[in-house]
Amino acid sequence: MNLVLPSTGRRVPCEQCPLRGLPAFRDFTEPELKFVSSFKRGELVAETGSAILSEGNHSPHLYTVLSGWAFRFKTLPDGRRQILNYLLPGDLLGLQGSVLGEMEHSVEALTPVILCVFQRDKLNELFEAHAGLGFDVTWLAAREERMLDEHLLSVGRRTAVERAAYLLAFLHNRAATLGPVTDKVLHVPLTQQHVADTLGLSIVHTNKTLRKLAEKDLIRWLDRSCEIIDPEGLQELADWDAPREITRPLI
Amino acid sequence: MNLVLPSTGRRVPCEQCPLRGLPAFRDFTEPELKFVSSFKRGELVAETGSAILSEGNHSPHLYTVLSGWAFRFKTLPDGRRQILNYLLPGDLLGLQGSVLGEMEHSVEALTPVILCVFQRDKLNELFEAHAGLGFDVTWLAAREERMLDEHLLSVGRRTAVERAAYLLAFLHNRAATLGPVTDKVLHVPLTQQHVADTLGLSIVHTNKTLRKLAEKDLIRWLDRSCEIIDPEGLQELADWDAPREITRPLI
DNA sequence: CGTTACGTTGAAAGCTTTCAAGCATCGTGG
DNA sequence: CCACGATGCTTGAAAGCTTTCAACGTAACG
Repeated sequence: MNLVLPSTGRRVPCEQCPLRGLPAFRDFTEPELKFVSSFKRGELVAETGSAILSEGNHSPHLYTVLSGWAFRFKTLPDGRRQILNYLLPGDLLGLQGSVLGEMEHSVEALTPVILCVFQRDKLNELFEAHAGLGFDVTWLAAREERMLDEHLLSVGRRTAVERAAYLLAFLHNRAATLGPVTDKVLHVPLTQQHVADTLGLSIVHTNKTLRKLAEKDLIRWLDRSCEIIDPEGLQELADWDAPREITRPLI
Repeated sequence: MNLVLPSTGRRVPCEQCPLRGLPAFRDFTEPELKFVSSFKRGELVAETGSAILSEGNHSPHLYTVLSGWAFRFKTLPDGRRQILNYLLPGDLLGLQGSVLGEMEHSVEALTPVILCVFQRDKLNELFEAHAGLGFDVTWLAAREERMLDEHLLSVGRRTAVERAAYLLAFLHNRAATLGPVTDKVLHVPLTQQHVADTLGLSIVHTNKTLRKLAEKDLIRWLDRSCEIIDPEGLQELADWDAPREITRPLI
């Protein structure tokens, strides 16, 4: 687990953000866009496996994922790790730290990640100057909460195979909202250890469980990545309905 | 599972809310209090075991628990149930439905519950007229997210006994923030089925697990309720640190 | 070429669920 | 007033799922 590289400074101006053009994100008004742009302090690059945020830190910043995949996790004092959720482009990161004062989870990069860095101090200003953006922050928090609800249901009540199917269907769905993966199959950048720590299973059992999904031709496991072959089949196996597509804010 | 009783209309004016005086809640300014008061439409009473909100409903309202205990849960199509979190006085309820448009979980009363009912339509107005209150809503959402993070860690990575200890320590802690239970022991209004559905265990195993905690004199199980005898012992067993006390907003 | 990270397997041990009863309390209808 | 059904708590035992232990194979890297 390396440290993150120092900020590389601003590169992408918000007005020309490559994400903002995607159909997944709602259009911002001119003033909103202007504010967000002034809110941004720069960019940060994190390599695969590096720690983006660490539990206990009083992180001074709020981030948005510009590109790459990452994950949030917590660990018990003896080292057991639980992955809480995954972060994809457009996701806000560090809100708990910004709002509640302290981060109680860590974040690590799953691929090379570029983050937009925002100034935590200006968060109050955001709420005051742009009620709509304030509402958006709440919206994003509620969305995260809903995802956690689903994960908790899954870890608590689904069988191992169902859990694995749910996780992969979920990740496929999230990636799909960013850009259709219709004719290209999606490769999720994970190790089996990540899957195990998400599902609450041991690595050995996870391996055997993923193998069952592979035998049904739902997925194919490659080196450090999972190819999602049949997302509908996974959904069906997990008895999970993907949420209907809604445009979301991009801060 | 009965239906909730119809609204009983306003009884407690926000300015004289019995909760607001508690040290757990931050002081509101005059205008904030006035707004919250105008935001409130009335009160709702729910009996033990009744459904307060149901999955799939487009709930038009936002609620705050005025008194009593309730819980949020999700179910799989085949009936398996997972309890997601508990609601105590001062907790906001229905935010996901208000913000994202649809409720994907249900809420049920654990004791008789009185709720303050707010108008969802005025939520935008809240953000516009009182940035501070808007921030507070985000704060509450981030707090809920943090609790879910902890639950997920627990269900995913703790052993059965640790999980049970964590849950009871957690509930004790939440109740304690509302009013010290120093010389009186706390009675948590639960059945073992609730505990099972929170921990992701079967009812039989839950029974045996709770028995182990009772043998260690950490708890005592009564009829439909759990007496927390040694909250510190439970925390230690679960290796869990209770969050430090922070005053929180009460909307 | 040794080391490390990741994936794979088989088998034994251990934990959890399921099945099957049984007990107690409570409210209700006969 | 008492029997009866419903709800909640208990227990023992067998079945089933998951972890742990122990190896092994491969690919990437220094």
